[in-house]
Amino acid sequence: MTPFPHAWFDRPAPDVARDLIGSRLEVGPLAARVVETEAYTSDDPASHSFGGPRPRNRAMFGPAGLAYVYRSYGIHWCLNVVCRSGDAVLLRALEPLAGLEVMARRRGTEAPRALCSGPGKIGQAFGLDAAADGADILRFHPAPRGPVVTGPRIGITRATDRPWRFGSEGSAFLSRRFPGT
DNA sequence: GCACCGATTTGCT
DNA sequence: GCAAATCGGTGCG
Repeated sequence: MTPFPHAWFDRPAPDVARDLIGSRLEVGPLAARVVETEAYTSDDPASHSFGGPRPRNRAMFGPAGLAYVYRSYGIHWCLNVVCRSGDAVLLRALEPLAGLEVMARRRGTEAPRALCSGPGKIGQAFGLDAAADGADILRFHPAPRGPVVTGPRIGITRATDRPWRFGSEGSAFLSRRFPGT
C-alpha cells in the first residue's frame, strides 16, 4: 500500500481534514488510525498562520505533507500536517494500531483509549518535539472510512463558528464527544 | 523589559 | 467543575 503523495495534501485544510479521517498514519515503527482532525487556514483568525509567515509558523508555509509541530501551553507538543500554503490539519485523536507498548511507556498508562485521545497525548505518545517541526516524518495510507461527523473546533476563542472539526462517527478513541452525539 | 495568554492535560473537590 | 503546571509568542510602553 502506497501512502498519499505530498501533492495530495496541497489543498484547502478543511478538505484534507475530512479526507484524512479513517486513514492509517505511520511515523517510524508507530501506526494509528486517524479518528479526529481540525482544519486551520491562513485567513482564519484562530490559526497560527493568521497574519503571515513568522519564525514559529514557518512550517505552515512550507511544503505540503510535512509536519508542523508546536508547543502548547508550554507543556505539550501538538502535531499538524501541512496542506496548501498557510493551511494545516491538527491531529486531535488517533486509534493506536502498532507500537502500543512504546506509546504506553511514554504516556505512563496502559489503556489504549488514553494513549492518543487528544493533541497533547499524541505528541507525547509519538515522542515529538521541536526536532519534528518541518520534518518529513508522516506517512498516511488510504483506508476504508465510515461516516464522518463535524462540529465546532475545540479550545479556541476566535472563529468558533467554523465547523472544521471532523471525527469518525462512533469511534471510542475521540478526544471528546461531538455535540449532538 | 514585562505582563498576559494559548489549537492542553491532569488531578483534586 | 475548576485550577495548576509551564513557557514561548505577542503586544505594548
